[in-house]
Amino acid sequence: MPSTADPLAELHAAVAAVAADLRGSVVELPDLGRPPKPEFGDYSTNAAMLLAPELGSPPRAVAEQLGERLGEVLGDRLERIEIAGPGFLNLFVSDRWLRGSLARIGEAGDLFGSGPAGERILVEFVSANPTGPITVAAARHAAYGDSLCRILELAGHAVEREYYVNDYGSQVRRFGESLIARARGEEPPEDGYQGGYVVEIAARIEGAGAPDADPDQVAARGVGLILGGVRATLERFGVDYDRYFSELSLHESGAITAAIEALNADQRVYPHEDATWLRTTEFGDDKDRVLQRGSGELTYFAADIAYHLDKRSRDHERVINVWGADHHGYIGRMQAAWQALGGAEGSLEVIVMQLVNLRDGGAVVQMSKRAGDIVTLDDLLDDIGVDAARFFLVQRSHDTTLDLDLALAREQSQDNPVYYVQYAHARIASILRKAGTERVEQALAADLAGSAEVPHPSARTMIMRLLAFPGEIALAAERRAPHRLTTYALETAQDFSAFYRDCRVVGAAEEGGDEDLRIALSEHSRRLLERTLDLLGVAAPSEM
RNA sequence: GCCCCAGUAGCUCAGUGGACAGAGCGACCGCCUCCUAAGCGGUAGGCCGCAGGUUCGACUCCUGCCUGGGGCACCA
Repeated sequence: MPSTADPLAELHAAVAAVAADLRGSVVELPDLGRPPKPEFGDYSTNAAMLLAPELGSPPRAVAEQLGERLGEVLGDRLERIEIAGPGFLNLFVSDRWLRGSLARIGEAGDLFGSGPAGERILVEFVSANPTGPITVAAARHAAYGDSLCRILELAGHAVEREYYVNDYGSQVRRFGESLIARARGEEPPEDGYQGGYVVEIAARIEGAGAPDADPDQVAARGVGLILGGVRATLERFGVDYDRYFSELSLHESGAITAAIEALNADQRVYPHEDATWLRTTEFGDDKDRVLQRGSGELTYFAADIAYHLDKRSRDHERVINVWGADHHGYIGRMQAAWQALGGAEGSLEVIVMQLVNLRDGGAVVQMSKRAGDIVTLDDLLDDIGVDAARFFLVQRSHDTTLDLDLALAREQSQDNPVYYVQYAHARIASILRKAGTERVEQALAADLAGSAEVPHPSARTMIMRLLAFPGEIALAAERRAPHRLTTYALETAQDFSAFYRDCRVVGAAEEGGDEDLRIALSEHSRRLLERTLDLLGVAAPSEM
């Protein structure tokens, strides 16, 4: 149950209660949604069709009974109820209910859409290697992860954002060697880092080219410089972390060997051919995995286990890892390790992000690792700006490959969905400016439910769009699907455009309308659009 | 060979059991004495990859197949 005012949820609950009452027991929650056509009413429910098999009566007969009861329960909240098609109940809500609901959106303020107290959740995302700048692929993770966190917070969860820094291991060593080579004016090793940024970083490290340069020290300095850049870029992108967690620190503190010993004490570990193995097959993995190599070196997996043991120790009810598609093969062993560490099955969620293709007009921009071919997040932001980048990168479901058309994103005009939404916000702001602050305050305090306005169909649609906000937040949070909100923002902008076309706001009285109601509707539309955009990390300008 | 993701309008994609499948871009036609035309209205364009199955009802769930992408380390 929602903890704050949510008129639509109350309507939904009433339908569910009447259905359960008729059945005599709890039933599958019936749907209550917007029907495909206006003739089918404002809201429609499949409750009768769900109940029909249970009651052994034809759906339309059940609908008859349900409709009658619903009419009694909802009283003047409904204009009328119709039975249609295979047994849908189509609800036509009263204007009074709509106006009253609009007033309640105002009363709820920023609590409108917020959920009841939920879980304590740790979300780890991006965690790109600190051996190069943030790429466009990682930028998708950043946009997704950060929006997801914002949505989860609004939905009622307590969220912490974390970035795991892989500042240890062979890649860091190769990075150090590449830095030294560049500092000496040489080409990096065959398996080293070729990017031009390596030259710049090398130049900033004192003594990197000296004959006695220590690769580890140079690498550490390099990682530090890269990480500084990464943090600056993410900040520019609007993404803030609660914590950057160092892999190196796990090695230095002995946390990894401690984790292995703990697993060993639980009989999860065994030696084989000089190496130390974790029995991950016990928890559904395809094969057992190495923790410590024959050479004595600890594997990346071992460090990750220590990291997740640390996560477990921090009192979260749920841990979410956002990983790239190329790590999918790693999920089985991590889930197994999680359970070996005592984590409840299902309390670790791994979300796999698919890849990003860049396109410029028609051609796909190739992104190889060769120098200059990498498109960094900074390049992208220089090109299309933060708002377009965040909107486009989060617009598609995380499990589908994303094509980002730079030509479209760059277009600061009519064809660009980001600007379409921002324009709608600016337009509303302009109307409200025209009304004046005092007038807006007055309108917000007016008795909207008692207003005599018969809302235009466009205004009704707009109010119902706003009423859908809490449900959209709950769904986006539940399904870990921030992209749903880009659609919601577009629909809200579209609906407002229709209202704007059909109804004069300032000076509504001239056409027999209620200016208070229309100003209140405009302000609440603007506010929810602003809040939706904020969840996406996109600015809501007052003028364009 | 095995595992994951996808296949919906010319293009990019929404739509995780309900009514005649939607949006943006692209194409075509129209609309500024009026709170922002960065806007609005309309037209054209679909064997929802294929074949079975479950269901009162399937783009949606199940099975098989086809196509594209990603992955199957004592790398990280």
